[in-house]
Amino acid sequence: MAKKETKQKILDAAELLFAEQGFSDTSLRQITGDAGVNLASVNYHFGSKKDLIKAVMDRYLATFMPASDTALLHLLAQPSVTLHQVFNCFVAPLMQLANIHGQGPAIFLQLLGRGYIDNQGFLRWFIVNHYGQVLNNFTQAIKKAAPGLSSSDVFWRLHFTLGTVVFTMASSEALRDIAKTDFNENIDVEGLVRKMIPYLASGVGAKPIE
Amino acid sequence: MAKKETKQKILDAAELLFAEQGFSDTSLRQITGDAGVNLASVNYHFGSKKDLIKAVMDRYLATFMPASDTALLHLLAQPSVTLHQVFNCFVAPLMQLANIHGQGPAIFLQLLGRGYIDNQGFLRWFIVNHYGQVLNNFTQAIKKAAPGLSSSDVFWRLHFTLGTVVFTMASSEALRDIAKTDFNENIDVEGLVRKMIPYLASGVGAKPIE
DNA sequence: GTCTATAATGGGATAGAC
DNA sequence: GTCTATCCCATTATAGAC
Repeated sequence: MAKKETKQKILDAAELLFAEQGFSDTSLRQITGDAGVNLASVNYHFGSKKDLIKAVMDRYLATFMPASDTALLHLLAQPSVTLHQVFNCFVAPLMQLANIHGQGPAIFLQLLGRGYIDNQGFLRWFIVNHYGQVLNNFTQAIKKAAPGLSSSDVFWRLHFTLGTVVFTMASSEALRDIAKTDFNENIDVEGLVRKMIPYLASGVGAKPIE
Repeated sequence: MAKKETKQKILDAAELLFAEQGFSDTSLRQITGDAGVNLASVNYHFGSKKDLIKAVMDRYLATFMPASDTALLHLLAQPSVTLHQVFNCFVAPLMQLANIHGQGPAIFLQLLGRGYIDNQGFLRWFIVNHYGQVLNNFTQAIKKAAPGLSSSDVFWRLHFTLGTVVFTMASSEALRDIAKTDFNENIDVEGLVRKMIPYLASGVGAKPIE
């Protein structure tokens, strides 16, 4: 029982620090210090720092990916589809991550961005190998909503979209602070995600260069 | 004379490693090893690792920013403006960075993304304080091209755009490899930038949620 | 300006008592 | 399962001979 508690405390502290500072800039001493547990417990429970990173990521991926996949499959069964509907498939699964942690949605997207950029792409490998089918369904849905796009266009625009989302979320705290100061605008993560959707849908649906 | 050579060799080696691996994951030993110079020379010439990072960034910013500003000011003097024109202001200044290094355009954007995400925002501070006027003119141009957008919308969409660009460039090598394998598509950095512009222009110009 | 050698620090991981 | 103590390694930075 104390075992489970310690594991949870480590995961909770680690995800916050990883999201804020990145993986390399976060030490096990910081994590265990914040979590109030012993330094050696990370290696006891997770084996290594790298395995801890994977565990932190998978806690989110394991709930986010299946939920998104269900929504995408449901949408693909419809006779016609819009890009807004495609992107909306991810909103509820994302918001549902608040059950894992109050700031779960923001943390997850930050971690996703870190993992994609930081390391030698080991996270990209992990996602493609474990959740590749979700990406396929996402691509299918985009093609159905925007039949004029070539496969190559869809590929590129998916990555443009990923960039928009993860980069914005990685700096979301600072950006929301600025928005509050400069525009007197209080916006939460869900509001920010909804603000992105028209941008993403319009970008993905743009007429490509010939 | 040997002084200048060493400084250059360090900068050339450092920017490649920083762009590929990030700042924290690149050691001075790697840099001096690749550059073929002595370990201690970094501190002699630059003072510290942090100052080296700033020097690497500023070599690019010092040519990119004024050139972009000139193009933006020229555009702002026109009677009417489109979003495509606004984004095109950055293409020539970006491509011109090939004079600094063959892969200069890609390296610069990768560094920009790293600096924006990696550290405690010191790069954001640096850019805003040294090149804030360019950002202002960029904002002005967007507002002129898309008068329906509120200041807040412009603010957010600028950051969405920045995210798209730097994230794509940070993973551009891997993505271009995939495009070659899966779609038999040979694309260089300039081609990729031009592929992004319709996406960005359409995203920025999208009708915002009310 | 350049080099060797080394200081000073902080990192991940582990052995072994409890 | 947990803790202390420690090992071993890599890092940045610097002192001092050349």
